[in-house]
Amino acid sequence: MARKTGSSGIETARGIRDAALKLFADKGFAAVSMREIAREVGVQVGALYLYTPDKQSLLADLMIAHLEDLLAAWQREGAGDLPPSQAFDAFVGFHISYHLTRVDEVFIAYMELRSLSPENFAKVERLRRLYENVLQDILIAGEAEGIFRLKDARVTTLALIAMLTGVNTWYRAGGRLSPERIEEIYRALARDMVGAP
Amino acid sequence: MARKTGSSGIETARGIRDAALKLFADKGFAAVSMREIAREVGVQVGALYLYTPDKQSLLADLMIAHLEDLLAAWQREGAGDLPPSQAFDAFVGFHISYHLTRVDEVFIAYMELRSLSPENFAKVERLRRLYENVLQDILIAGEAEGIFRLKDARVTTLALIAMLTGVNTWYRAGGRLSPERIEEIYRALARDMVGAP
DNA sequence: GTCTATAGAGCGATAGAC
DNA sequence: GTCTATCGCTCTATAGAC
Repeated sequence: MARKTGSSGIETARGIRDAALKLFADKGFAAVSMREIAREVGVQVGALYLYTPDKQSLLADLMIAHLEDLLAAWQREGAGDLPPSQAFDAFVGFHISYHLTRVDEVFIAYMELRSLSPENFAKVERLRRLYENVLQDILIAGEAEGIFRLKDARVTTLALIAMLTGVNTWYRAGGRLSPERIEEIYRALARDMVGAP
Repeated sequence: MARKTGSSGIETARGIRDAALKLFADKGFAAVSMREIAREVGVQVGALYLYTPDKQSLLADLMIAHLEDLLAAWQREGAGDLPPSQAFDAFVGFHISYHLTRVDEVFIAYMELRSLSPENFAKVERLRRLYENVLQDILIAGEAEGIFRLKDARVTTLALIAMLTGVNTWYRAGGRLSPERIEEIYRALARDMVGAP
């Protein structure tokens, strides 16, 4: 690394994003210094401030981009208009495979909420709520059609998401179970929880 | 506060523990300074080092004490020798009510693993594994008796614990649901997941 | 048992040269 | 677009007085 003048700003911007993501996930936002991020990128610390007004915005941008990508990816899946039973299966599979391929983003989005300013916290919470409602709407539609039996739609939604996201705490590539097998097990557990036949 | 000579060391030790617990849970380990803890306790920063060799041990002691208390509380419950179906219900109720009354401890024990030294991390992981195995043994015993139908004992254990612990992220005292009602809903969800009749 | 004072280091952010 | 230099501040941990 160690570029001088003439470097591409876009490249540096991406490098900063990647370095911040990795370091924040590894050590936590408060434990990472701007100097450390700069070293990882291969620039001096002053250069970081061409790309972010401050350290906290760097974190907020990562979290907001992650949640927006998550919502956009679900839209692209195009499963929102399927019958509830199929939409439910699609959601479970989507959630697990998306989360298993974005481990650092997911980790940060759950762990660093308290490091955000109130404004950024509100933005992140709004996006998270939108995502929760994707699942909740599927559950309610399925209940209305009589194919799901729910105790409480909101609690079941949160219970499902907590269960599914929990995979990230123990999954390691090359472990006993393949991602496909894991998806299969969690899909069965999830269907049991909503009383799907 | 602001004691001088003649104070009780036991009182101060407890004050430090409580202050560290609260501040670490609120702001995260790395974001809390020893000065801040001292201020909360009502002593000068130098006094803290009479009670802990360093900041990191303060954290490790909190986490290890929490997990040891959790295991001891389950032992006191005396449900380990019940038939699997009853032991399972007892575990679910125990887990939720214990976790809902120790919000800060639980939060720290999940969030600050990366702030531990390798030795302390290993201790904490060992205790956590012991606790997971309490549930896993119940599941396996129930499957052997033919009252549970499991896809995978280990995955189901981790899925259950993630689901149950997830309550801590949304429960607020005085909310829509009482702790008793929440326990009831989660018990039903949990029984569905293991195929209990 | 607690205080004051301090060492030695690192922090976020900015100014100005190139 | 990046660098160097620096301001003003905070940090953990320790030494020595009381």
